[in-house]
Amino acid sequence: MKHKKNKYVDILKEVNLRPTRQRVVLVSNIFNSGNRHLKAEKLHEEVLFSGEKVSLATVYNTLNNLTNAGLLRQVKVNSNQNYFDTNTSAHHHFFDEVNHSLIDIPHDKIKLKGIPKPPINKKISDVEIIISIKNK
Amino acid sequence: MKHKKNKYVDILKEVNLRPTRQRVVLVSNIFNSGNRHLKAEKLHEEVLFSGEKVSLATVYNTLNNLTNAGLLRQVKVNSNQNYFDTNTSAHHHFFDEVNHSLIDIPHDKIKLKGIPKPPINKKISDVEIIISIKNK
DNA sequence: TTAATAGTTTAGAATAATTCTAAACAATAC
DNA sequence: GTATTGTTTAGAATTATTCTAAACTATTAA
Repeated sequence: MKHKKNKYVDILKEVNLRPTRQRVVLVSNIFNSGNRHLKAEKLHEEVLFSGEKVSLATVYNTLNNLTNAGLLRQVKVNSNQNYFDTNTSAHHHFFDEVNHSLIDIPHDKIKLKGIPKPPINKKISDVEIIISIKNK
Repeated sequence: MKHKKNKYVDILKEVNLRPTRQRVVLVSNIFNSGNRHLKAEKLHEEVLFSGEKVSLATVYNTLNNLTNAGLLRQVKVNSNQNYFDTNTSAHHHFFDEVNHSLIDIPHDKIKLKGIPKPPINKKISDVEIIISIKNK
């Protein structure tokens, strides 16, 4: 078997990122289990736990690379840490203020009416709805 | 004249914060010119420029105090710095990705339909719409 | 009014999240 | 093969923010 196929290597090649050991490890963690809302620190722990050595800086670099390549999407909420979402299609979020977790809301579930025109010479690049929730 | 009235001292007293020199200086900067979207660093520069000595840590402490007291509202956007909004009533924002500035959108301008129920035992504490804009 | 005590505030030092850059590595050209 | 060029990694640096011990203020007791 000369050319062993690796899904994660292919993902990286498709977006012109070299499939280094570090990146393959990270990408396989990121994309092997449905949609995820990732925190850099958490992902780093996971990877270390699985026995691979990758620095936290590389985790950040890779998350940013993947975001720029369009494979991830950043979500900013009222938390000090940043979230990277594997679901890059348009959708919204609940943000649980208590355990700091995100829950997807399908895009077409919420209907928006009356979005104002942006200022002259500007155009809309993104519309985000964040619904914060807390315990009753 | 024994009891010189000071609007800013009163603001602080109303929310049970001691009207110290530092806080009066900050509060007068924050609330003396209509609605503002403040960054800690920027506010600190302004205060230093006006000749008063206040540390950046105190600026943060005071912004957080005022936020907890309900006089300011934090807005998290896709920027590394946090914004404190003097407009605490419900409303939404344009976020200009180029010059990192916020523009208010009146609350009743946008109609939302179909907000999903939060998970069991949770309740909605806030609904935020952030419309990111960039240059055409 | 003054001294002791308790509570609050300030800001230098510490921390947490993230980015930068120089060394290590890989690909390509010769 | 070796030289050259470009890319990647991760330790060090930076930035935004928070923590905590010292300074200050208010309150109480004498």
